[in-house]
Amino acid sequence: MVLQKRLDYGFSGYQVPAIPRATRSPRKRVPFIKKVEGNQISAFDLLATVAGKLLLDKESAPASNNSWSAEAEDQLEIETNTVKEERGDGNQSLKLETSNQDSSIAEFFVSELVPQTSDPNNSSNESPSLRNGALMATSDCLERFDAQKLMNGKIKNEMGGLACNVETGPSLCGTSGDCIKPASENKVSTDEELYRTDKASIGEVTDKCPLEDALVLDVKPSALVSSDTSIQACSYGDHNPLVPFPRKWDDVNVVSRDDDEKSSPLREPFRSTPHIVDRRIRKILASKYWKVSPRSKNVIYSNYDKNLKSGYRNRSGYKRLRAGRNYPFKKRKFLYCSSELNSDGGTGSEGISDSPEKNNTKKASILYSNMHGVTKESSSLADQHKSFNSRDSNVKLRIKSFRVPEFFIEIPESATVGSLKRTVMEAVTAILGDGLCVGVLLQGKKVRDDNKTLLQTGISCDNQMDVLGFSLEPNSSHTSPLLSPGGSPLKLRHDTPLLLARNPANPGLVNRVTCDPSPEPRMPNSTNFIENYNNFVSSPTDMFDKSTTESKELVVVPAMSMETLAVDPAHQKSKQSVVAQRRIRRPFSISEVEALVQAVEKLGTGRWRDVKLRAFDNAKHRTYVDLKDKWKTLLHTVRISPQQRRGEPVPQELLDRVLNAHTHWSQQQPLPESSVVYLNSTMIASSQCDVDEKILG
DNA sequence: CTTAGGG
DNA sequence: CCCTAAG
Repeated sequence: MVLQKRLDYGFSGYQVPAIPRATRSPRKRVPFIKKVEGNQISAFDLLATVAGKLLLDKESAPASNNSWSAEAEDQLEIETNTVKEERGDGNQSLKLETSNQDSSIAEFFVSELVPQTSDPNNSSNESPSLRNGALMATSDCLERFDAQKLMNGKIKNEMGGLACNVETGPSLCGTSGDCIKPASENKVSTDEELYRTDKASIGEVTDKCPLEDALVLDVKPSALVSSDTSIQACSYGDHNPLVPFPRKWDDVNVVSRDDDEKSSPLREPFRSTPHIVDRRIRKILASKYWKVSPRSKNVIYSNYDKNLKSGYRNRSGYKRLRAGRNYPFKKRKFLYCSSELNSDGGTGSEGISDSPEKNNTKKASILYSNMHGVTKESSSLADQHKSFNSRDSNVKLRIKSFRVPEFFIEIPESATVGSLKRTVMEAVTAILGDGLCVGVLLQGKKVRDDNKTLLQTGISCDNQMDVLGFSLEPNSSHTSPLLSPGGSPLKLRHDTPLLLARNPANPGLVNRVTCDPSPEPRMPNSTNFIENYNNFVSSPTDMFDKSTTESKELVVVPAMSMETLAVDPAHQKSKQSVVAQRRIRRPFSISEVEALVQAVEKLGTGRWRDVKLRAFDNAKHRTYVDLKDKWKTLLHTVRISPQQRRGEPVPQELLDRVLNAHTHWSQQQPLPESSVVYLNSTMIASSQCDVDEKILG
């Protein structure tokens, strides 16, 4: 034990590998497959346009303050005290803003989960409209657009060009007046109405939603029943009492710089606070549930978790087109899209219509064309093109901001401010990046048919744009397990290709659209579904008020299921697209480097999995490949002049150790067991240490 | 799944 | 950080 301790607390020499691979703990992997059905791809026809515009806008905006995470972490201010109740039932908002931005900020209103009842087999509006965790983030932003501009916009021309190749099809309207109007005219919202709604949103809007429009609640029964004590009971709506949030977080205003690294012990950094936080959050978030806690002024709790890790787990098993290469522009696209998150706030999302620059329009068209390329086989696009073409007009949308669903974070008091910020950042990143998909609302009704043209849907340049809204919904991928007919989770994911949130500071953050040859999606088994749901409602962390009789009948219908049902058979046959998200860049902190060096000193290079297990087992975002890469980078860093180095400077002491360890292990190659090696007068620990360390975990 | 390397 | 050939 003495030896163990010694080893545990510091480097005591290079160590010889001793444990046969076979005896090592089995690896755990989390399947990671994100897929989007063909028809779903087309779902962002409109969104693509929006995204493009966002991009354009971003492009023209000052690029100075567009960093979001990473370096920008420090700049992120979380004003928890801005969380407010928009309504009695607890709409809240989490305001994220950059510290150096006082004007328009990107504000994310957290909409409440509104339960909606719907029968998977019955899309009738008659069904009890129980509101079931629908996450809606309506944009308060849709403003009237300048029709004239649209008509003459260059974007139109660009797109028109694309559409030119499309055969003319049944055009729904020649003039605006002919446009097909939504059937639900009685639900027309006025401008003011929508505006109000956007604040209180969910409730009102979803109330108008017919059953078939029920938004999907991201529910994962099993996860909800998790026994992890850190999971707080989720309050739902105004029925359930809120679980008190740690008071200490009340009105937290995080403004200090990220100093957790400095304050935390250098060694074993990931066995201390960060990992605790990480783990707890992960578990909490594992619920995959969007919880609502009206009263909590505190930040967070999130359910994004899996998004993060899934993003880089198990990538094998499916083929991917590398959008990074095939659609290089996408990188920038999302890059810019995301910047609205924290940077110039308003500018980021506003004025899309005000910048009909050539460049911009061009990019928009590129964006569009790319999407088009991806979903070439989708007739919906053709339809849209037809519409664009025949009508020769574009709908101009202005989205001031998106609201993100509320999320929660649990973090120990001992956590540093820096870790809090990181945690929030991760949550936000994950939620926006992977946990949401975009919905389109017209007059409060969700437009479900992705294949419809805007015109067909009633969205036209001369339409009442104030009735158009966008929503952010939990990604149906979270609900996959619920849909699993045979117990195995659906592999289909419904990730939205439109990633509203991206790390502007991370150019690498891209979306990859890939193809998946896998056959048609499986249909959800409604029985199972309901069963699962009921299990869910009876879970300890029941989010729904069971007094609510209807809740028993609630069926969480992921948007995906509905859309799947609505898929044109032809589309199902077509190759499905997969969207994978590049992981966010997370520079290694000094303490991480320290841990890495320490581990490598002992384990040597070439045992990255062990290094991972040993020193980064709790840092889920660091894979052994990451560690290997980092080591590679460190090695490179050692060899370049300090002037050439970027980022947080690594102490020379560490670099020296890196070099020494590398030198040592590159020479010392596979050492015979129990061998004793001397290095720098340090005796290498015996192989027994390795065993002991394993035990120590 | 892990490694090792190129990108 | 991604991607992949190899093992």
